[in-house]
Amino acid sequence: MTELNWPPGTRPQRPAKVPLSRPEIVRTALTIVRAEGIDAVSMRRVAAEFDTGPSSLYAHVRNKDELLALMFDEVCGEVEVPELDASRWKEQVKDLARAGHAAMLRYNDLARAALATIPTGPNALRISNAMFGMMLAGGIPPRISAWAMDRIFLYLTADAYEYSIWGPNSRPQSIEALGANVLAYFKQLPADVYPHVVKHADALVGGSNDERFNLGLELLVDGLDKYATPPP
Amino acid sequence: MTELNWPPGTRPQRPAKVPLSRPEIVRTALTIVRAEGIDAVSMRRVAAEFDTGPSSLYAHVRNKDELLALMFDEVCGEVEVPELDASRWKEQVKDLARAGHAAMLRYNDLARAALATIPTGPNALRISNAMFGMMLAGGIPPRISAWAMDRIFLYLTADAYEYSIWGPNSRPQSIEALGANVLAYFKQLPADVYPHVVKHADALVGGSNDERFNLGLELLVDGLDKYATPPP
DNA sequence: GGCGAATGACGAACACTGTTCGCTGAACGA
DNA sequence: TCGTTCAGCGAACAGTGTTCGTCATTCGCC
Repeated sequence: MTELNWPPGTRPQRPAKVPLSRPEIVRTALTIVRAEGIDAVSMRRVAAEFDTGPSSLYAHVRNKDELLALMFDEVCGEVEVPELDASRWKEQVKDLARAGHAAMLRYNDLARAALATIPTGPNALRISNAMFGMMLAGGIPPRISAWAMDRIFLYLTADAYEYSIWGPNSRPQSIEALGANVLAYFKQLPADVYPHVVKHADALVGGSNDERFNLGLELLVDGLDKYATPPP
Repeated sequence: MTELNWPPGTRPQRPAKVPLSRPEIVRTALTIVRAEGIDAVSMRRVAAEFDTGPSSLYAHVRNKDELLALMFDEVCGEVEVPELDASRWKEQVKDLARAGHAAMLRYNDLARAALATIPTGPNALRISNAMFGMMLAGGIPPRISAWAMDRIFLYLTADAYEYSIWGPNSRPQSIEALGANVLAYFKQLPADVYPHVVKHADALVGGSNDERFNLGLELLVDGLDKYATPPP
């Protein structure tokens, strides 16, 4: 069904459209990354969602890097920050890290973009500030707290990225198939060259992503105890 | 000075060249990544180093991903693996991780490619097998050893990648300038919203990459103690 | 020794990418 | 009412990974 162009001569050269705006662009890009992954987020693809060309976006967004940074901070906004309970500070740090991890995973492989960004957006800062406060409340010196936080976020992002590669994008069965392939590959290796890899091949490929993530998180957080100064 | 084309009629249609080979291609790609970074490693760029077009490479390398994987494993070959000394297993694990970290950093931002790869090459396996052995010698159960190793390599690669972004590619002064910018940005934030970030801004941006890397590494490795079974 | 098959090299092309340059048309202030 | 400003946008540029078809060379075999 084509439009009538009536009355004659009044057809606007440009049909009326929802005007572009930064939040709309970010929102749209997030739906794309959720459905098709970060590689599908191109300026053309986002613009096409508004029935226009890529150059139209540059009035609202400096470049693609800025768009990715905006997307990342938007997702950070979905992470809920609890009220501080100093007696449970380690649990709170872990929970906050898990919440951030989950938020990343919710948006496919967006974590890849986060790895390249230094998180200075308002929502990211809100999370940082909260975790910082938890560690300080636990008696960890500021310097160690700052670095440990940095390490935890690096670990969190890297894990989310790695997971997204073998994650739910490929069909679940294909993950298992891939795992089975790697397992078979490990078992077939020369046992005299790689004895431990061959012997414990199943331990190497076994375990869910959550189990692995939690092990690293636990090591990173629990190890902070030794830096804690006696509570005042 | 142009060639003479003598005797007449014998000019070959294609001038004699060094024939391409997989190792040569990988070596060349590594010199490029070292000098210009991973983004400069395109099939065209590598091929140009051999005075040919990109399609010539596909006889030796399945695709770019395979090339990147080959490059990564080649770099893993530069890491020296020590003889096992069970009494120093934790130190050995840390030293091996530091050696891998250093090897990554030597090749600019190659770590980015490593993040996307599951390390199954011979040289990577050599390192994995060695670290596995160290942990087992320390009395860590196979399952925990395998996961911890995975976590350490993930951490190592992610840190090398992050460092390469702000690293020696940009001029050293510009790193400091960037740090100073971030510091100024943090200090100017509203102190009622982000109190800890503002108060300890210098702790957040302070510290060398090595100090930060070592803190994370120490937490990950030392925390394994609690899983150690009493030595036989 | 000579011939057919296999293989490496490679130019051209395809479908993409991020970004820039001007042009158009509408809205707003003087 | 006129100018100015600016978002929207088509076209183009210089890249990207990869594929196809063709060419020349070389190797194995009779």
